[in-house]
Amino acid sequence: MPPSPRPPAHLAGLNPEQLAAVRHRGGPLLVEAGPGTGKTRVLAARAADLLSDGTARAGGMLAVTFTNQAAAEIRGRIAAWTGGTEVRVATFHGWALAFLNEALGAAAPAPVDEADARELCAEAAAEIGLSPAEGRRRWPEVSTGRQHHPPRLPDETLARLAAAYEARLGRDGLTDFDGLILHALRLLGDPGRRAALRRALPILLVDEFQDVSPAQYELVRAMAAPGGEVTVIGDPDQAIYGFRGASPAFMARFRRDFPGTTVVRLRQAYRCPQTFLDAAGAVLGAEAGRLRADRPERPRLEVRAFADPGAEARWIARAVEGAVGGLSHDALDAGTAGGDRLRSLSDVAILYRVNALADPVAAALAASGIPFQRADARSPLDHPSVRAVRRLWEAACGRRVAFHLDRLPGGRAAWEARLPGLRVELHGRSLGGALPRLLEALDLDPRDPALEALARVAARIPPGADPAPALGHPADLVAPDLEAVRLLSLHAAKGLEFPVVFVAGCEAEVLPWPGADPEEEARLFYVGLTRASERLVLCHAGRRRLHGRRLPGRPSPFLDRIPPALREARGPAAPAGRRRPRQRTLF
DNA sequence: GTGGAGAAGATTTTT
DNA sequence: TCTTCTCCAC
Repeated sequence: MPPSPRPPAHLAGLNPEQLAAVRHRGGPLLVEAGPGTGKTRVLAARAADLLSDGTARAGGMLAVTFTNQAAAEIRGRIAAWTGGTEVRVATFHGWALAFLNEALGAAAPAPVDEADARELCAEAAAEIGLSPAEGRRRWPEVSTGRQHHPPRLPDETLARLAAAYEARLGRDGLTDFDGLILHALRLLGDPGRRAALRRALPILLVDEFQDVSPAQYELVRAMAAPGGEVTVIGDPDQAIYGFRGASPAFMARFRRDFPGTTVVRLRQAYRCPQTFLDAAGAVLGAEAGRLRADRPERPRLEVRAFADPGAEARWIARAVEGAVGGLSHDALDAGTAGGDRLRSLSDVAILYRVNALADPVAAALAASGIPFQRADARSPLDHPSVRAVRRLWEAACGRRVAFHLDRLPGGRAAWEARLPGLRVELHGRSLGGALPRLLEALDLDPRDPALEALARVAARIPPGADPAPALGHPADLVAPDLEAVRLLSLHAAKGLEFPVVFVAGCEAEVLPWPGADPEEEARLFYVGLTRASERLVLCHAGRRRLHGRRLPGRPSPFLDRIPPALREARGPAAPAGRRRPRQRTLF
């Protein structure tokens, strides 16, 4: 047999479905990619492939993701496959901001963060005779309305507030995150501009397409010609952001709006065992075997009942200890240590529907001396002292000067005279380099933990770079190699994968959440079940109280949808033994 | 600007 | 039930 030529690195190891998605040419492509089917791999490989045969120029292609982290990952993969080619990979918001800057230059609106946006909404409320408190309280509704294009503002007061808010932003040349998308759409309403953009960026790839908001969907439509080279990848079964306007229906609508769309479905799943896939599918009412597991093991899901949330939390803590090879008698009692291979703490995730459910779990982990990291921990970057430093820094860089001056401690009067001197002094410095001087000017104590966190983040930002994106990442505040169990909401777990997953609080009136769309709740549970690659434990407890209200304490109706053959119901866990608190502090 | 009393509001979240 | 916000007196 003649030696077959080795495939290029970006094609190596792809299955036929993945290969079809990567190699497709000519017209719109929709890739339906279930959990663990190699979605990110395919997106990056397709970008590399389009470059490798000259279909795309690096500058004529854009890949859009939802988070900066995902963008960085995809950028890195493409660069690795293409000998360092720099491809534009951006979030919708990041791209929109760059587009506005390019199109409007100095007239482009400057983005403010959520806290400032809320304050401006309070000011806008006051201008139309509402209380500032009402403006602040209703800002989330305004923001939700602005996920639509044109904004959808169901009541008259809200419409007035939104109009005043937009005017307030516009007066200072500002915009909020939602406004970035809306401004870009407004510009692209001009046919000449739209055509020019389509010429400049003939190739568009969109990740996590099931999560696009209505306005973002319109943006995709404006950016891509109907028969153009547009690729969207997503999983309608994992659409869990309905509360901000996303809907699995956009995947179906894409096929109508982009006639001639080729559809590729990735069915080979590399993360989960077949049992987990089938159980998760059953929750959605899908037939078994819809996704094919690559791995041979067929572990059953464990379903465990507890008397109360405290017992649930303590058992989880001991089970975690067991999974990572804790040798306490209690861990052995819980029947979790034997036979399991030892794992690292970061292989374990504990998931739940609402953050409040994490409290007993966090307490139990702390009592056992098990390090953990909570995704909902408040970012130190929201601290008033950090905000003041960032304001002064922005003003010293000449960004949004008037806006920040009014909001610095002491107000405009205290800073107007000092600012020119600071600007000269700090010119050309990075935030890290400028930090000591900023703290001095603001008379802040550098030993403040929030400011120490800022210093750590700032040290990683190169001079001249806009610090905003890096500062927005609470993940940056934690030591990256932190060896800790992850505590995550089901939403926050999307896109992640762990060998061992516990889902706490699988109970009625938690899952599904009352008043929420039950189908979306089922998809949320589906997301949770498909995070696990080796062991999956579903816990429920009686006597749960939430916001002082008693919940029924029954298991979630979703558990009934899982075929008994796939699950291993264990009654109340082994009697709680003596706990042995060890002193080992976390942060 | 601080602190205490009382009210309100308490899913999910990225940019 | 508990935390956070708001308002007003100091």
